[in-house]
Amino acid sequence: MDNDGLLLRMGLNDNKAGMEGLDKEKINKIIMEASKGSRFYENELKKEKQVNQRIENMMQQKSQITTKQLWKAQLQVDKFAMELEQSRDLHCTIIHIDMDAFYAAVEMRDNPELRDKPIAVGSMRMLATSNYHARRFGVRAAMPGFIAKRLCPQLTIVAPNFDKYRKISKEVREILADYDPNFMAMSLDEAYLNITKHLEERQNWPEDKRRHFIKTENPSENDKTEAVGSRAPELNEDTLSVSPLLFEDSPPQLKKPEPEIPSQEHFEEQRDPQGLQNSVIFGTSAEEVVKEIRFRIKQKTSLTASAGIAPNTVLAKVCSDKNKPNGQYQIPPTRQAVMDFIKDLPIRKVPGIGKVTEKMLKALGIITCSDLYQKRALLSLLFSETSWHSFLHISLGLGSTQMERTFTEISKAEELYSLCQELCSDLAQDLQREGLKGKTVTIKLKNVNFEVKTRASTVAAVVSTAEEIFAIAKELLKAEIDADYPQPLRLRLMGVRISGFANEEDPKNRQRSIISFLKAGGHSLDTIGSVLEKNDRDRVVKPPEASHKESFFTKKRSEMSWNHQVIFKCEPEAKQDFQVSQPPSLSKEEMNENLATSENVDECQVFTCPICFMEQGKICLEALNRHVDECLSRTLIDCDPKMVAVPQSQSLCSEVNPDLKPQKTIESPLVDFVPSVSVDVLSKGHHTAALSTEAGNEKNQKQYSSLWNNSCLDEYFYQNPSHENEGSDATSSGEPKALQTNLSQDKYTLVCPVCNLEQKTSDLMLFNGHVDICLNKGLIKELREDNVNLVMNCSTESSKNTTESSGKMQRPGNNMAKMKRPGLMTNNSTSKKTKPNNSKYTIDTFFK
DNA sequence: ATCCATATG
DNA sequence: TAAACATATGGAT
Repeated sequence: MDNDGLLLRMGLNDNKAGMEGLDKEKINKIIMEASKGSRFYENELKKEKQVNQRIENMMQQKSQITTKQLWKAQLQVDKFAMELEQSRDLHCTIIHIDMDAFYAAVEMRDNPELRDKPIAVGSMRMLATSNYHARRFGVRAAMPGFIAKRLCPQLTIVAPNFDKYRKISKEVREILADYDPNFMAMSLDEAYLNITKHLEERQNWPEDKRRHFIKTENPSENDKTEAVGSRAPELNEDTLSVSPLLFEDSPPQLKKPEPEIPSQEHFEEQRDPQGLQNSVIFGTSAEEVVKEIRFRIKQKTSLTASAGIAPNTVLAKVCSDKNKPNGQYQIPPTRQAVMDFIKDLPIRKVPGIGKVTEKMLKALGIITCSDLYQKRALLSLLFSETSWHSFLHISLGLGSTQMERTFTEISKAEELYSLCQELCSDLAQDLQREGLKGKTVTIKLKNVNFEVKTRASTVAAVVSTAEEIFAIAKELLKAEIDADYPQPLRLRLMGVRISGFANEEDPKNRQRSIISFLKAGGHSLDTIGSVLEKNDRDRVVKPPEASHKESFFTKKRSEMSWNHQVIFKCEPEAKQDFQVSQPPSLSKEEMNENLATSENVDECQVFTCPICFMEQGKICLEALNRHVDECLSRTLIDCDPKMVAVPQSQSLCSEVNPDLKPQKTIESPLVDFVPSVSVDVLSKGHHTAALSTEAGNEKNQKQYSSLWNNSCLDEYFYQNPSHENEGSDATSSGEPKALQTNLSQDKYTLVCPVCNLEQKTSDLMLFNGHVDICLNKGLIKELREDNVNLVMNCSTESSKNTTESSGKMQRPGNNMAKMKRPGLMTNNSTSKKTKPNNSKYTIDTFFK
């Protein structure tokens, strides 16, 4: 559902008042009058206070961050960002299809009387959606009907006909299946498709296979005739209407939808010479495919859809919103295009970033994805690992490309069990490979009606073998089969997951934010040693070819890649992406200059450390990275802002010895923060918690992205969180206040450890930025000269893969100080039973 | 294991 | 008159 906007938040919303409808102020006034004093409103206020408190805590936390911490964080984050860059995959073509005002459009279609009126589907208590006409009055989904009536007295409220919507949805899905049999239906009116494979095949299709006839039998449908008449099948009113006004979000992204569907230049329309049927031929590009899909939907249902085309699901979804209604938008599969798109994109547009997250980030001066990238170091200190990782994904325009396949219905008990067994044994292999054992086994079942159930069982002792897991899973499955008996259990997806790993108890493996590490401080070298050891073990490089031994996530990725690309193959685009230390906006120029075109070569090369300038012999990138990390952290330590630091970079890195332990002479309490250690802790620590294996098709991959925790939020120092609706004010836009204050007090003379030039600055971040640039240039230069493959395609390091592989990402969870909860908060109890949420880490794997 | 907060349609 | 509901997720306790 194109759900723009939800609850009426006070003071929000933009509106381009049309000739008809209401403007923003009027809408807000009416809503306010209708709302104030209501229990609902009071509760909204209370919730708002809680959020404000969270923000306060966060700002307080922020004020205690030192520049040194920030600097260190920057290094770590950038290292991780670099890994993400390298794993960027632009080979898939993902589309997101979204029916326009679905329920309302159906009602209008079937009742001509409604066509020119503002309507909404729902009840006086709650509206499910509204048509575009009604939206001009501020009437939208998730608004109670009685309020909508005050906004728009002429509004017609139609009761929903879900059966009808389901039927139409099925018709649409039949079309979609032609392009991706494994498409993922998100709801009745939304779906993701991976058309990579279709596109590939389509290139060789003769025109006839791309020809579609125009139905003219239904004269009452004027749209259809319009389509023929080479006039885009505009919606009678919708397309003409001003763009939807959104409560609560949407900095105007004025993009007037161009007449989409049949945009004549793009496909040849043919009139059968014999006067038989008119037909259109669609091209072979992704855009044409999507036009074709939308055309067919229109033909079949008389309804319009909007679509987004992008290299991953996140972007596709954002795109589908861009030219809605009845429009489409593509982000070409290049990094540049992605970054351009992301640049000014308000974070709120990104699925997974909701109202609260938006507000919290806004308090940090973050409005757009560029802001998000720019503040990445800060975010890594204020948010949980999962959270900032997902923020980083977002700000780099990364997202999942994976969807599960739909398999044909399975309903025979025997088959169900054998499938389950198969899943268990695969899962067991993964477990073994990861050296994990868990206590909770969860099965996930999605029936043919797309209903998902999960059932979990926790046992006393850890299990890891296929037999043990199956024994548990079988019982769970049996219970479900029995429950439906004598009806067969008709499934389209089954999953098995294991969680509750033994090592979760191990404090070292628990999630922590960096700041908690910083606070903890003083870790002994022993601790470091053990972490390193673990990491080293984890880092054992497994060649991608050895599919047998691949880590499960690697395997998953390979399986999911439909085209013939090898997932970790080095691609030119990926290479350019080496530099990630600059904000997307800045990185362009760099990018262009970085078109290292080195071919795939062996992973080991002779490197010169850009910090200490020591030649590192034949080592692989991983080792180089670690070495550089250490050099950097030494530099850092020596650059203690307390003193005027003049690091002799040459001498900092003592010996040749590339990647070994920190030297004993270094005794800073921050030693345990050498990036190579903490990055791994950070990246590994989090996601490992549930291995799961699913078969079937569709994984519920509803959203990816962020997640957050406030375990480390503290206080606040910002001015005034209460007004939520003004744009970023002076304070929020710049550097953190606290930081500015700190910085203004000191002046340092620092020597850039890379270029070796003296930098006089009062702003460590600026200096840091300088170093970043130097470092990246240096690295890139070195690498290019050495003709090295910049993509660490041999890396099977879990951090990267893990993050990518769990097709689902998390959404902002929360943590925050517990608040007194209102005495009545009703409905929480209902949805809890089935969830296996005890996992700290999650790695999901899917296979057939 | 249970509860809470966030997010989505 | 009147502000839903189901579901998924992370995280704290």
